[in-house]
Amino acid sequence: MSETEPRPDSPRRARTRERLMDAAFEVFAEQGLAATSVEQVAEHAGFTRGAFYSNFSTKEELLLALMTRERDRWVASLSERVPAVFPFAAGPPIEAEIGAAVAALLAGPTNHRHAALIQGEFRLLALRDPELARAFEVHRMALEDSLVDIVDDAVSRSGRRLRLDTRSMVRVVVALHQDAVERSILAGAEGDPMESVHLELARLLTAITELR
Amino acid sequence: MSETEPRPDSPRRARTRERLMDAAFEVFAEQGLAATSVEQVAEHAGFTRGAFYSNFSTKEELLLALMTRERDRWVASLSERVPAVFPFAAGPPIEAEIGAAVAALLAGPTNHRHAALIQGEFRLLALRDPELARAFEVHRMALEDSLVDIVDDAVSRSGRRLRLDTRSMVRVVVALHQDAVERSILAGAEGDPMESVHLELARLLTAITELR
DNA sequence: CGTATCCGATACAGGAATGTATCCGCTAAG
DNA sequence: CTTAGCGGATACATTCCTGTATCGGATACG
Repeated sequence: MSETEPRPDSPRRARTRERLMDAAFEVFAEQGLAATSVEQVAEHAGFTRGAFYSNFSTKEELLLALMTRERDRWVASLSERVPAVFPFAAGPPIEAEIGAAVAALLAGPTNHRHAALIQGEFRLLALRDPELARAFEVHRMALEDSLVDIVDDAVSRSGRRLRLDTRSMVRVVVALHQDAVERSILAGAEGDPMESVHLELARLLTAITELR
Repeated sequence: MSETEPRPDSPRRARTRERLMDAAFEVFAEQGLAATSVEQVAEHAGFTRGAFYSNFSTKEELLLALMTRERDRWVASLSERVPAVFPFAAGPPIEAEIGAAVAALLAGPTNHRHAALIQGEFRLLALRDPELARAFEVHRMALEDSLVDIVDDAVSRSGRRLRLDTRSMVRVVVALHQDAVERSILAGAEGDPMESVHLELARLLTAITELR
């Protein structure tokens, strides 16, 4: 019964952690994890380093908390939007429909640029640290499972079949989506960069996914 | 006619640069660019910081030189191996053949883990710095163009057609390959991790690429 | 073999980030 | 309203890294 850290979870504490995560989301995305000092995060949140060290022990711990929060929001958002995005009945099949729908789902509510950068940061860290690799897998799996359910549901409602098992399908879509987003950032897209991304992605998916 | 840096390219100098790049390849891959000090790179190469500052002005400059070198080796290796990897005549089509061949080409001669990590490091940097973004694009394009030529050649020899334009096809393959390699690293694969990667990739490609 | 030159080693100063220890003021509970 | 204690600010010592300036020795060439 030896609790290592019996820190009470006061409402004040929760608010501070929240603000620190908000700050980390921005600063980590803009400068990168390693290039960001603890002080910069705290300052951006309107605190000093004292607040940080009172709530987290390392930058990585903060990043992990942040990723968990984002994932939960993300999956929740997905679950909500599913019905609206898959309106097609069991009627006639339009190949692009599923492509566009999945792309719309993946688009999500968050800042794409920041999300992509932080995701990349997290992945790179996980590729080196087995500890974080496990956390990253949990993260990825939670998303993947949700998507598999969604796609399975939509496909079965359409009364047709994918040419690939659903999980592989989802992995392909996620990988291509990620690549497309990064490509658009690298191209220095202004305005709403996601528009062209989704056009391109839908085109690829139409060719690739073709229902049977 | 004002040369900014008329540094003579002595043989000794070239050797030192080479050793520094070798060291950077390892240390950057293991610790990440930002987490690595100039001293660590120099030391790992058997030098002190003096040698580094005599040859490069920033870590980024070293990384860029490194990536250029790796790309050149990479493309050269590809060009050499093409004939051996595409032995199939205009005869009967085996769908998996092109998938396995492309996978073998992408595998290349280098350390996969390190290559993937450094590539990720470079990409992440490019996503933030427009300067590096351009360099990254050059890098990516050089590889992509080579692959397009290779695939075009192989497909035309087979007397069939891809269900996707070649460039999109290549992008899909590269993106999926990258994803597969990262996935295998994250899974903590021991031994030869590329074996399972290529099996999985070939399976996906078989389903996706199907010649017409 | 001798030598001028180039290149990497060494020394130094400055700056910045980290983690801890301590303190005070705010907050939430009664 | 009062108070106990939590949470964030402040101060400090330490460590590490950077960039430059200078020097001595190896190297390539005649």
